Amino acid sequence: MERENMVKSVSRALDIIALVSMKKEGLGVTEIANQMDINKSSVYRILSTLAQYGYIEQNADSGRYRLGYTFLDISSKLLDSIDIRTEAKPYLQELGKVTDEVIHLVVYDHDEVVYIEKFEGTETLRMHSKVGRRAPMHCTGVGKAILAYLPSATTEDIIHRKGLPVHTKYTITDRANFLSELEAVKQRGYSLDLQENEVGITCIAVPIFDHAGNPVAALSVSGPTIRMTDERIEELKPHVLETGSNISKRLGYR
Amino acid sequence: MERENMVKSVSRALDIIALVSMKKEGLGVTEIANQMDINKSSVYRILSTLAQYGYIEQNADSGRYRLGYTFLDISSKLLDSIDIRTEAKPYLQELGKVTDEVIHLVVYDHDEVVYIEKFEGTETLRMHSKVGRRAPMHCTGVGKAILAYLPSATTEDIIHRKGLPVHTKYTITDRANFLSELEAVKQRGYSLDLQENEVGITCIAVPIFDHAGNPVAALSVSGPTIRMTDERIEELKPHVLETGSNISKRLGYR
DNA sequence: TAGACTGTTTCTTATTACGCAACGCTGTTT
DNA sequence: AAACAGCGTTGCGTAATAAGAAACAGTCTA
Repeated sequence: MERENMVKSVSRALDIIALVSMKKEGLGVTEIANQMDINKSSVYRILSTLAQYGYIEQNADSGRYRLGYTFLDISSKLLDSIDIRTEAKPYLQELGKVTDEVIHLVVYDHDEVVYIEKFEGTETLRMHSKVGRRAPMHCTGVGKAILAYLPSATTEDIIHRKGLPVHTKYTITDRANFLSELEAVKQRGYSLDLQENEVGITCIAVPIFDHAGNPVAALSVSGPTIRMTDERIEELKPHVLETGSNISKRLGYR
Repeated sequence: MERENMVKSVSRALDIIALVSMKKEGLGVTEIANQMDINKSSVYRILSTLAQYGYIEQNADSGRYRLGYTFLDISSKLLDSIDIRTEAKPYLQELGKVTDEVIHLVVYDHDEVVYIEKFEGTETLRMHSKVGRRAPMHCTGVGKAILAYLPSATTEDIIHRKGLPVHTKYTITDRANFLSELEAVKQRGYSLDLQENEVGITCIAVPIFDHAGNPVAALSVSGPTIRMTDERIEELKPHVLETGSNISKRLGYR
């Protein structure tokens, strides 16, 4: 642990929390003091402070200290405050730098995907015309990535409501084919858009899960089909998968 | 805060966390220092310490400080350690399947109820943002179920400390009425929340007793008032009562 | 370009949290 | 029954430590 700029007693308090969090049954003052190699009374006073705020609770019978419910209070506030866009931004920037391709972030809303962020290569664009646009789910990489992980009943509903309209000659329009495509996506963990939405554009996309495990968003790397060869896709794949997984973690998905 | 066994810097750190948790967008060092009426550098060092442990994160762009994800880590450990939760889980899942309504599990803590589990219909939700929320006891089904079985002196104390604040026009705010309501709950063995906490939501709830016979927790089935007719409640009642009784047995209550 | 903001760092002072030791208390051992 | 050993808790003097004032290094604004 870095020793710079730290407040010792706060640091100790956080170490105590970490220690207490590891023992379900709780720990005693002396036990903690021994393990941390500091004085009993110091531990006692820190525990008292934490207890006053509900971060730690003392069992009335055993006298042992365990985690308190204030952690749940704070966590629920934290979960409420998470904004996908701001959380994803740095990861997308990094992915844009590494791949030097166009990166999109979309959220799932009313049977469609909505573009909420775009990065191009190394530079962060201030205004992107595509942000805010809606696109169908069945013919986009991001849409398929989300559909593959939605409850199958929901997916069926969406297909029923929206159909599988043709966008290019590569669009999958057969229901059975489309469902098995989604199965394949789920197995691989990522989806491909092989000119299904726009001729000449190929994408690789992954879903993003929120704290409750719902596929609420997706991101994609897209480029001209000529450049997006099988080798190039194989090369991009791990970066895309990792970025998606990192963002999901930031959203509280465990 | 009253007791003087407290470590000042730890206390300050916890105050800062509380402050930060209230602003989704985060707060700056100076902002916090002004609100707490202490020096900037003190705030800065405490924030640095909290940040090293991941309890607070600094936004790279704005420099503002927000809650960090360590709270989620600790909370998930806390939830694992609550044995009522693990014991109750299968029963709640079953009840969710049978009723196809939202099931909540709460524990009694510091004059309030804390939500520690939520099931929706057939599917088990991961950590939902409602988990960790606190609610008053007097206007919730789960709260009334617990209050009805606490020693009357304790119940009186809680009413005295917390009062009977209005939440909706259906909230019981008269002390005498409320006490006779609790008597009725105890006679029936279950409580009802008839839009007393939130308009449009009706609940049926039962207490859960630990090995010593204390009402340490409660569970509820809740749904939209339109759907929760008298007949529906009569239909749900036996399932809810049985689930509560089964969980109490698992906790050693005889 | 000057100014008003940030967050960060430095340094000095006395505040403050630390460690020591003793206190009740409980349960066990002799 | 009595002595002991363990616990969490408390009081106290001292020295380490965290707090504060002020300067620093950035960024954005006008």
